[in-house]
Amino acid sequence: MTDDDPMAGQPTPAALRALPSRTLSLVAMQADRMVSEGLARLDARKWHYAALVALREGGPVSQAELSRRTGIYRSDLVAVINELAERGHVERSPDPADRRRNVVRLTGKGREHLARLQEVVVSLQDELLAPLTPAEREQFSDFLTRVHEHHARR
Amino acid sequence: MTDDDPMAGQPTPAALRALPSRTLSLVAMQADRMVSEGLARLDARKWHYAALVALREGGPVSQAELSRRTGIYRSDLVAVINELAERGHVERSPDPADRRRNVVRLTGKGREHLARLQEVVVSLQDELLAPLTPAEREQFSDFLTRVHEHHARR
DNA sequence: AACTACCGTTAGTGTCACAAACGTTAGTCA
DNA sequence: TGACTAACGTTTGTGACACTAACGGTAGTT
Repeated sequence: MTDDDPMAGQPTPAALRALPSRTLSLVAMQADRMVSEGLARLDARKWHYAALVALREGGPVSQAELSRRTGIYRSDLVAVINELAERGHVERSPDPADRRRNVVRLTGKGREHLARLQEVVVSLQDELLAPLTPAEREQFSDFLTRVHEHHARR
Repeated sequence: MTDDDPMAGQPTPAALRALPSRTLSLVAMQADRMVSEGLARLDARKWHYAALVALREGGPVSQAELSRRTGIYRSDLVAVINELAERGHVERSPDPADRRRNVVRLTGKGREHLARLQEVVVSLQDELLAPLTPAEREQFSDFLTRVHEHHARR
């Protein structure tokens, strides 16, 4: 074994003119990694969190509706719901009122689980934004939201 | 053909508490898509652009060095250089001074191509940050850079 | 001469956003 | 009633990406 180099050092030095789009995706990668690792420690993934939150805020819904609320494609949602159901965090049952639909609902266990996840995720936001002052964090979030909404047109 | 729904409408409604990490990755996705589409129109991909810029700023270098400067893994860089060489934007030749290395250099054609790419990419930055004032854009970039550098520790 | 370390390259991993199609079920309207 | 359209959950597949591991070759150091 001689070649081990895990690409040491930071992956992105000066060379490229720091385009916002580039820095942005770099930072997003860092954030994604932090969150994913944090959730993985609790045997969860990003989509689990997103789905659970959406269920808590919106009550029991069909999978299609859940898909719209979370932005998870309905094809991918299948696996997410499977995993959450396996762990007993969610229940999937046919909707008697519309037999095309499944109703997905949060279980008590799921609610507790979500509380733990949320704790982790929220504290990771702090870690992520550590170099910014509270006022700056607010501004930063505001910028992000405005940019996002601007391009989420239609 | 009856089921066609490309997930119409924006992918992310209110339901989830707008965590910065989430909005961030959403916006990064939008930005990535914009840039990728813009470059695709010129038969290029993100990595092509990154490599070309690094070559222009840093002169002819080995692939390993290019990998370090761009953050492209040296395993993936092989294909990028292949593609750029096919198109005549770059030349790859063995380094007589160190026979482990290849020297990669920008061609005249590559330089012209890069100029066109840059035009597109730069104007897309404007489009991306459209909802922000010039002062806000500066701040936004500053925030991103600070956060990025903070987590690119070591 | 032995050892370590770097080089370019190939191959493969897992994840992600996304598309396409299928069988099923509902709603609408002739 | 029957034909048509559309929404549902699901399966399967794709292309891009970040990343790992290992290879044979070469260089530098001891």
